[in-house]
Amino acid sequence: MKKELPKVYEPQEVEGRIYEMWEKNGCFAGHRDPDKKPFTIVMPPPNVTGQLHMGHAMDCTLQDILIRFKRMQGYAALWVPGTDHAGIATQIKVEEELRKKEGLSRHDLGREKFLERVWDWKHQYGNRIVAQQKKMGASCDWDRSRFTMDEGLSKAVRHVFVSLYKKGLIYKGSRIVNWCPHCVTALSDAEVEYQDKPGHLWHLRYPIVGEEGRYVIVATTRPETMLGDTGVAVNPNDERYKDLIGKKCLLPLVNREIPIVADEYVDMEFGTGCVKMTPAHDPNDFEVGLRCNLESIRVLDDHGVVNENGGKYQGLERYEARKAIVADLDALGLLEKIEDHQHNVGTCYRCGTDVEPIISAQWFVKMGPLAEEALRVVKEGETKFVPERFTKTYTNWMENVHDWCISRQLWWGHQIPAWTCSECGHITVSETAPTECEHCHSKHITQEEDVLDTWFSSALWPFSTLGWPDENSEDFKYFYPTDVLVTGYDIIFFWVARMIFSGCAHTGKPPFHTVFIHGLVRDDKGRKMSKSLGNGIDPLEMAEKYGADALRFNLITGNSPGNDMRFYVEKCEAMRNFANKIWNASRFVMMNLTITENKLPETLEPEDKWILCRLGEVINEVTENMEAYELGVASAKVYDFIWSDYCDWYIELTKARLQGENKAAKVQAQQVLVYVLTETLKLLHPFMPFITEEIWQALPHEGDFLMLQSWPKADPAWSDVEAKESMEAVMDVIRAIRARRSEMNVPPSKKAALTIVTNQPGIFASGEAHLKRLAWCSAVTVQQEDLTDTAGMVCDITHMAKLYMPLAELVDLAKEKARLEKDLGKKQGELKGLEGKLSNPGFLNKAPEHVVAAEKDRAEKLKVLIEKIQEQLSAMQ
RNA sequence: GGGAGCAUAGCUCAGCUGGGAGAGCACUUGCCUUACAAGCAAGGGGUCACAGGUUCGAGCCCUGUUGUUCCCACCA
Repeated sequence: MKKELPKVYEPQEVEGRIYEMWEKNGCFAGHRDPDKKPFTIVMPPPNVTGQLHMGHAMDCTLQDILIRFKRMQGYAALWVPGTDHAGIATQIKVEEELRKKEGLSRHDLGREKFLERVWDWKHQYGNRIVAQQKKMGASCDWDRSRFTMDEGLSKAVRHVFVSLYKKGLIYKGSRIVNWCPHCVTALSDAEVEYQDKPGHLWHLRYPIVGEEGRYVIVATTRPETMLGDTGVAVNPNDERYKDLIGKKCLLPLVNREIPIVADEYVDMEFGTGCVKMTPAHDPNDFEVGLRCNLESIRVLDDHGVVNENGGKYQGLERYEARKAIVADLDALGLLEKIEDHQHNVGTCYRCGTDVEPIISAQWFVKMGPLAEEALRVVKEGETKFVPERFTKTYTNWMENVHDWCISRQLWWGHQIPAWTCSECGHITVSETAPTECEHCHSKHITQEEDVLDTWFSSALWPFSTLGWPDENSEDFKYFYPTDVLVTGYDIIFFWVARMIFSGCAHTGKPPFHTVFIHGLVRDDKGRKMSKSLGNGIDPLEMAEKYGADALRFNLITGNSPGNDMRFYVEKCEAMRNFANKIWNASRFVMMNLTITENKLPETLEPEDKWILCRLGEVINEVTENMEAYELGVASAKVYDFIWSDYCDWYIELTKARLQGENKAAKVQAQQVLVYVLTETLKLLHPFMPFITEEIWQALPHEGDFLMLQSWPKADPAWSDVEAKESMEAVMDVIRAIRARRSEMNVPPSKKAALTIVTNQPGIFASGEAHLKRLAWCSAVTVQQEDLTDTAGMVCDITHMAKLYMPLAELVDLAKEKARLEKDLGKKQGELKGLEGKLSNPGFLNKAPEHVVAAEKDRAEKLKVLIEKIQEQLSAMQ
């Protein structure tokens, strides 16, 4: 295959084949190995309804990088994939399809038949996203893939429900809940999205009973709820209304007499200081109602339509009712005024419908005791957030958390394992279906119709996927607690927080030690990618066009944890170019490959020492960055090393040997080339798994797969700072000559003899071949300090040497002189600043020694340089 | 009302524990130098939002200001 490698890298041809090879050979499997430490990641389960979007692609890539890195580091790495049944989202989708295709509602089918349809749907489309994750290169253990409604996971759900119920941490109660009239179900607080919307504040007059012509004026943003008013509240300290407390007013349109009560809740400053109380449709009013013994009258049904308590308005949709009521009040002269009012409207996170607070009997998780431990583990650092600032987001939420409404009026999900006795009313809660009421032993028991919040089962994901609640599950014992959880900041409340308290409560341990938070992928204008905007970019399309490696690299490089990023197609192109660069570098290495063993030679040339020194540095830095979750920095460093150090310099520096006559030197160069390339491929592998594996397979190697190789370690012997610096001096000379020639437009065909005058001739002794090749020198002479005949010879200066080349006939001397003068001025200014610093006793006394030494060294070099430039200038006179 | 992030080259963004301002794209110039024109070489371009402070030294730490984005919160 060596010589037939195409000039351009074709990811389309490579990626599928490589993935198949890994999968067939069981490379992804997480094995329990008593000799290894486990490293576990559970994947945030995407919705079964889902298609892979850019956010998933990034999430998936981050996890894959971590797991591949840890696998190479020798951990027993396990990445558990799976999907979430996504209660509301999936049910809505299937219902829509049913309506479109067959004109039926779920009620037409009935619960059982409908659920069959959802399962059909799941079987048909549920694995779509898995194929897409594979395309991205995800190295999950697919055999352990789980679904939140698998039997094992459902068992965990029932187990947890029963356990919490028995501890008194789950209860059923009539509370104000967030109700979505479109989805026709209760929602948890987290499932409500607040939007600032322009609205109105309607000021209504409620006549006082028995005091002709006297009114209280109440202000409301939702006038239709007045049908359910059962009181008016004022602040007990409000002098304006003290005399009204205890009196009654007449609720207009309904003609109900309602009490005027006092409650601290009322803000005297806002509106009129009188608040209408609708305990059945407002959480605050509900609380006041409890304190002041107000009746609750529900006036809206589950669909947001006025019910039988709404008198003549019955049957009107809530916003139609609002119009009618305002019009009628106006006609009665009871509408004081209408003000414009910006307010925060809760909307359903799934369908966007305005949420209606409604009193309803629902199941709740009592959060207080659970939150306590969940706060402790984070405060004491047992679980850490990366970046750290999300700790605050988490603790703020957890400290103020309300009880969690977990019942949903849906069919798709885990049906609540509670049975109500129709004879004694007792509720029997059980993991397995009971045959009788545990209280009165009646057989007339019926199971709750409602299902549990989707997030109730996701909360158990880190352990339910590992065999829990079977405490003896080998996987659970070995892999739990997991290590890192990777997810976006948008689901910290939905999911992360709930996993933490669930893990603590049920397994006694926090489910992971690190939460690695990433941002959102936005479009090139910084907007969220969304279907409605039509600005989404399909990751699969990008992967197909530029390669999954390029897409992955794009999503990681130059991004920092927790921050959003904008997606640029151009950047994909750049990363594709990088892949191609590696491809071609490898092609070069393989072109004339005569060695079959991958090991370093006994002796090394200066450029070999230099590249190995750099390799060691890069290995150490990249490893550190990876361990600190600075993946974007790590990948950028690998990129730079490959492109700048390895390709632009090292490969070019080896050409002198490779194209020369000395066979031993040829082999020596090949050995270092192959060795450094191999180690670099390992560093790059977590980021670009496909291309690195493909190249590695073609290089001399031991072992079967790059992805199962050990992570590189820097050999301390490589750290040869002296060798590195002298090589860099040669490189400086090359750069300097190139710059002069380029500025003067000297074509490469015009070669010139170079004379280097230096006090360290040893450094340049070995540079001859490189200078000839890379700086177009016809001959190189190295001389000790004193050179006399320099007139008319111009080139450049580095701190270690003066360079002389007879470019006079090609170079505009006046221009060169001007350039040198400008340069001199710049360097003199720099030196002046530096000398000021070095004569500052504060700096000398307080700065660390190595810093002072470095600055002194810099000043010395500058001085030499300036001196040489001055000499140069005088030689030009 | 509370909390957080961001402000660095024309654009998009890196910059780890304070010590010589970086990358990609774009731009200018010259090169088809036998791995790569998806390339090579050279180059232009920044008062690191503003004002103070700490420090021998601040893009980085502290305070404040401005602009901007986001999250949370039961003011009808």
